Amino acid sequence: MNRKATAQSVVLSALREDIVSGVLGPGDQLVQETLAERYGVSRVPLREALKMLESEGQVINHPNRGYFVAELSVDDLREVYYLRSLLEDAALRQAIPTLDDADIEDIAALCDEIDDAALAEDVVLMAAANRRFHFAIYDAAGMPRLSRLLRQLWDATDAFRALYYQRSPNRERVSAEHAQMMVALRARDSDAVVQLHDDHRAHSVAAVEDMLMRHHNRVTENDSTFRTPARSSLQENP
Amino acid sequence: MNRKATAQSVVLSALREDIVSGVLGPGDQLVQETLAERYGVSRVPLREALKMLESEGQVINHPNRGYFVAELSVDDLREVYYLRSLLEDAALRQAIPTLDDADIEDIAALCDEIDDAALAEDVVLMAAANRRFHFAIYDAAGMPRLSRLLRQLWDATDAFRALYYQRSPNRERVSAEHAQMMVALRARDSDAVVQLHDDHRAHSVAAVEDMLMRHHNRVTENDSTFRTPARSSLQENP
DNA sequence: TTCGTAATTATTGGATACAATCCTGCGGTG
DNA sequence: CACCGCAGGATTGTATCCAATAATTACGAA
Repeated sequence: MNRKATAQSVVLSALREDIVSGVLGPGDQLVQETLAERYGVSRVPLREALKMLESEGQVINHPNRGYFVAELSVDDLREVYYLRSLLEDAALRQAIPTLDDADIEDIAALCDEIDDAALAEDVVLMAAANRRFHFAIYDAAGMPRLSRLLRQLWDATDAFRALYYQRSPNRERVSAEHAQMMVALRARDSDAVVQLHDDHRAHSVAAVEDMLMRHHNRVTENDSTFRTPARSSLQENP
Repeated sequence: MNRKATAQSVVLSALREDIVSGVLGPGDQLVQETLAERYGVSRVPLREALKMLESEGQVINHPNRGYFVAELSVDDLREVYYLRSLLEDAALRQAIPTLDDADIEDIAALCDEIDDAALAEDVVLMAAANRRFHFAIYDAAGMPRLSRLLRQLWDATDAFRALYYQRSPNRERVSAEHAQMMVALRARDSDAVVQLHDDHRAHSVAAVEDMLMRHHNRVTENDSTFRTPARSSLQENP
């Protein structure tokens, strides 16, 4: 008997879902009344969910003006991937020696799930499976805070990952690279896994960067009417 | 003319302050009504501030039971410092080559502030100055997300840093180590700075670990009456 | 027109009121 | 005496209402 989840957490999941799936695109304003109605709750739990997304950097709040889905600059993107490389390498090297055969097979199963989703061309499912696959390895490092930081970094680019998976060449490359990683993983060859993983990430960042450009062009060409007031006042301390 | 800050942000700062200064100790329950009254606001903005602290890991929420100041296990502590070592080394190596003479003198000034606070035996001020000093360097790396992650990691142990500075030998060692770092920094010797910084951190983790033990003893000896319900049900997914 | 300025409206921020949940302690029962 | 079950009170979660702020429009003078 599952005890009832709070509205905040339901809304939080829903918001995350809508951001990764692109329903809420980067730069969009999040009007509280509208969203509250859509999710069938009042504004209070919605705002609490937004606060969590804000402190994760998924969403930006301009006091008295509202919440906006965070935009990613190219610099931001590169920074995120750089930080990921630092932390993911550490996670892999910590995790791999601890994996037993059963663990590896579990991971392999997750890998298959990705391929299935890729074949079915279900982008959202593929993104989710991909995440489970990678985090199954990271989490095995047994460092919960590390996992948490990595989740934040992944979240930051989720909005674009959905677009990324929409192109079939990307999907195919991802599957191939995962297969290679599984080979190295079965051999417990940490160096090889880290190397492949770095390459995998490098391909990813290149593709997402491309997506980012397209997005920026899109928003500046079409509706130049009304946009998020450029990320300027990030700090304002005494 | 500063435009009026929102209640949430005021409360957020106040909560942070009360956590670092030890007014709210690890494991304490945060009763909403009580805190709201103390800060002179209603529960709504208070809860929003708590949500932010929650997603930073400063505070833990048990649905329908309340918010508690996060406890740190020794494993947590070690993990935090390990992650700091990864990220801070990267920040330093990125930052140091970019610093010009004026930057260095600014940092030196911050270093002096710490010493002043140490002499005055003002623990809270010292902790604050120490933070400014270190983050002046990290921030110079020009990677806002990196700075943000580091802030989170520092926050996680803030509750104990206050205790740490209360012992005068700790204060003196900190000052001495900072002086050494400044010498290496003036010489633009990145390797030396990183090395000294690592040592500095190692001393700190040892001392904070000691504080942590004392804290755990204190809470288990004295009031074993009513404590945070041991971090157990962290996940409970369908 | 164009600029500045005042009313209007939409949206957010905060406070209060109500509902749901959980802890506590009491009394009954085996 | 241990063990349930069940009020009663305390605390959290949510909805509704009101106040404050900012965007927008309308208007008038240079």
